[in-house]
Amino acid sequence: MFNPRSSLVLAEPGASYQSGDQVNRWIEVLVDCPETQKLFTYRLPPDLAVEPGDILTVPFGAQHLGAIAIRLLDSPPLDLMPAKIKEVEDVVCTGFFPASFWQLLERVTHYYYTPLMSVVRGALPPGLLSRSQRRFRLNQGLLPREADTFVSATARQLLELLQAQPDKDYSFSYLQRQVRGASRGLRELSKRGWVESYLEVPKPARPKVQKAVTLVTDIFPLELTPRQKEVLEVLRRRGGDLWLSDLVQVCKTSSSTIKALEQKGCVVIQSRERLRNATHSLKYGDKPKVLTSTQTSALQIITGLDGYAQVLLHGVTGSGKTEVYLQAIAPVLEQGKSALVLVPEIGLTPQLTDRFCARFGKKVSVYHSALNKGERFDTWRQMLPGEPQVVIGTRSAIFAPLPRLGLIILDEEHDSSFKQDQPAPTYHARTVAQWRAELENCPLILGSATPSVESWVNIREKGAGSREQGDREIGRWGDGEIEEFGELEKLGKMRRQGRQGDEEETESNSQFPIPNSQFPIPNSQFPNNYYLSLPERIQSRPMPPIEIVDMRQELQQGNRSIFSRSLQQSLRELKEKKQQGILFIPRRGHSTFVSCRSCGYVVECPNCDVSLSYHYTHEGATELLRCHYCNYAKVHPRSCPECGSPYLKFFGSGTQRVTKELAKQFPELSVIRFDSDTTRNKDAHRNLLTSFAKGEADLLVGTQMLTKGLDLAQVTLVGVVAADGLLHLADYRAAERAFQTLTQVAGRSGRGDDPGQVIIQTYSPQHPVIKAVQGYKYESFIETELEQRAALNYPPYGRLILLRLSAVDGAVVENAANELADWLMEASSDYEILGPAPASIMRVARRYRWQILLKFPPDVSVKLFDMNQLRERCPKDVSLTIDVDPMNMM
DNA sequence: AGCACGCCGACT
DNA sequence: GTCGGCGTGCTC
Repeated sequence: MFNPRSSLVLAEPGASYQSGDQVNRWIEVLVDCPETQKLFTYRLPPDLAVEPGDILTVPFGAQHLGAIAIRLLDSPPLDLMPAKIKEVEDVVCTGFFPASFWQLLERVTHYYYTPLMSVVRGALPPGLLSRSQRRFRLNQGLLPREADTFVSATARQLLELLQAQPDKDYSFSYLQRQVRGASRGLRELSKRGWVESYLEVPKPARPKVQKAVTLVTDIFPLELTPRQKEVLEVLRRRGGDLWLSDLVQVCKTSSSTIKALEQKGCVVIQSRERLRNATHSLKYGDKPKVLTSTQTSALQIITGLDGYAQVLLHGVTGSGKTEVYLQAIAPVLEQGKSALVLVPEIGLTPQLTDRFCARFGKKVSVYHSALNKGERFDTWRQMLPGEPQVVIGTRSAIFAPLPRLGLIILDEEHDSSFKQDQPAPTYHARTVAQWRAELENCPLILGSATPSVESWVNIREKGAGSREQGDREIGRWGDGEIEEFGELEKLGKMRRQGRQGDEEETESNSQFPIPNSQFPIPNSQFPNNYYLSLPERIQSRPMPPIEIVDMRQELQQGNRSIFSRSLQQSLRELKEKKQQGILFIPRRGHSTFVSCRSCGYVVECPNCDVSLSYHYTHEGATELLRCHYCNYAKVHPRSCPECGSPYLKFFGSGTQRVTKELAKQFPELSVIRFDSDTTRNKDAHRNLLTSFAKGEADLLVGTQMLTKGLDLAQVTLVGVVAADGLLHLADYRAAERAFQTLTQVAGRSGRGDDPGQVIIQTYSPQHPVIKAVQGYKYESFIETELEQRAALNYPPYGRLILLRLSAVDGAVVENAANELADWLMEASSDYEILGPAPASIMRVARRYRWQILLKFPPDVSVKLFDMNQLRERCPKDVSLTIDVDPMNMM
């Protein structure tokens, strides 16, 4: 939809600036350049209006980069040669974030030890911060016949690559990745004049503008040709307003026909923005459902909230959390505010988005990384003007620029994909959501059937005992324990002190918005926390009974199949009963623990309460088991220390093996494989699920992805092939995660009218997680788990920071890790240092990886170490990432 | 990320 | 003696 206000939001290039005075004609900016946190001063061209907080493009060295305007100046800095100051090139985006938003970004910067620019980069749609790029193109005119016979092998390779490309043009970085020694070959070719290099100026993402045709009259003039009448008729039937390209396509005509109609005054053709966010609202008009009494009371509390509050909505699988979300959002929209819904992985939950679209129609937009650049840009941009809407997205959507936010919902709150661990900042969307809700003064709903220990403690133990601090950053933030000035303000100060005597000249109009907090930060130590529970499924459907099968006994009794007799029986019955089943295979990959097939014994670290990892180095090497927390190591025992059995092996059971086995034993069952191999592209999940829902297969076989929010009524059987893959991950969170995953998968069963059934196969039937899952004993499980966490100061009773180091040379990383650990040891005694230890998969992508784990009490609120000092201490060929509150220890 | 500057090894 | 490798540091 065209929005007249959107032009106010996105600056027109070269927008004119009327005021003729010469104040504030310089600006300090933060440049999008890694490792440069310094501010740079630029001159403002007279016709360009710039406000602090705007996104700019500036010339930087030989290139053009994205930058953020920080502070206006009315005189150039004295310590800078005036001739060196360049001009701001353009404004990409202006006035889009309120003060609270910058506060949010700054908080992320502090907490996650990340340069502000990285946080900004992560919060903006890709392509908005543009940068120029070195490219090479073929000079075809100068290229002689059989040019490749004259040049080196490298150059020949490059020529071939370039010639194969339609535009005969590639970026330098691409060529460098494709061809070894590319720079050398390119120089050779440039000398001969066969290729030329150029710097591509960044083209910031732009709205897509297309011509639209609007019908302007009901009375058709008589002198129309039959073709023209036909076109008008089509246009009228389709609502009198269509995109020119669509109309041309539908009528199989050309644009000249339509131009003729414009001449005759029947239609108007105008250019209009065409949003690229294709939200498929298939069937709009879904009405609110009747709620159960527990749903009703939960909803009442939520809708009665005024301002910041945290709600833990703990509802068993199938209890109708989504309906509560939908009905909680409706009044928010009515108040003219927007709602933000975060889900673990959007591709995996087409059902949820469909339901939102069916309820709220085109007020819903979807924002996630599977969208292409243009779609992301448009979706992002249409949020800016503040139209009330619902945005559903994955973790990065927590930065969605919705100006009037009335509600934030995190569905499947416990899911680890809310944590980013790849590029900095390594934020957890739940943590950021807490800050954002607080800054925007709106409620936050955390929904789950299996809440994370963090949320449980945070909500349930509010101020009750000595461990109440949990991960509650809230009370701390506003009360001055963090430096008085924000990062940006400090930068500004440092800069100002470089000049003399004129500290006071900058007035509020040129200040960056961060320090002026207009948003209430609760002073209370214990904000409004609510625990709401939906303990029953809708329509009083029972939870499916869970049967635990001891695979050791199966082996003893002569069943060597990967399916127990019980599971075989149920699989056989599927076809007869015309029901469907799900087979869940805990994902392989990280299954590096060693266990005994006879008695289930698992080799564990004596220091760290995690299982030891099996490290394969090379043929013939001593087989070692290692703890990648503390680096404790021991030789792989040949037989089980408990029972003496020789079947002590590392554990793994793959999807392929299971499907093969199924085909052999149950050829009559049709199977859909649902894992990352079969579901690469955007709509693959939806398509597979639709075909399964239509009954085109009897069995859905897959990994982790099956656990997330599938609501398939015909599924009555859920089988877990080997739960052990989950139980013994070398991670202190293994138990929590195993409980969550198994409970979630079990919850896929019996959601329709037919009662469900769950079969879990394991070699450790006595494992407390298995016992808890079987009895649906969330609360007692979490209490035991919390006791163990407390005993070893693991989260939520202690906090962790993981330093990951990697380099091509193994010895170099090891050295660097040791030196950093020594430095950290001396720098502070606020934390305990575990390691350095090699990562469990030590070598990934030709790089050796080591890690250092810092463990510290939750009440350490001062800065633990100086990020910059730490980085300085790390050699340049070793990459260092700081993972705060790590979820993934691999 | 790019690019210039500058210091060491293989050639005219 | 010069060309050219890539290590180091700067970009308003």
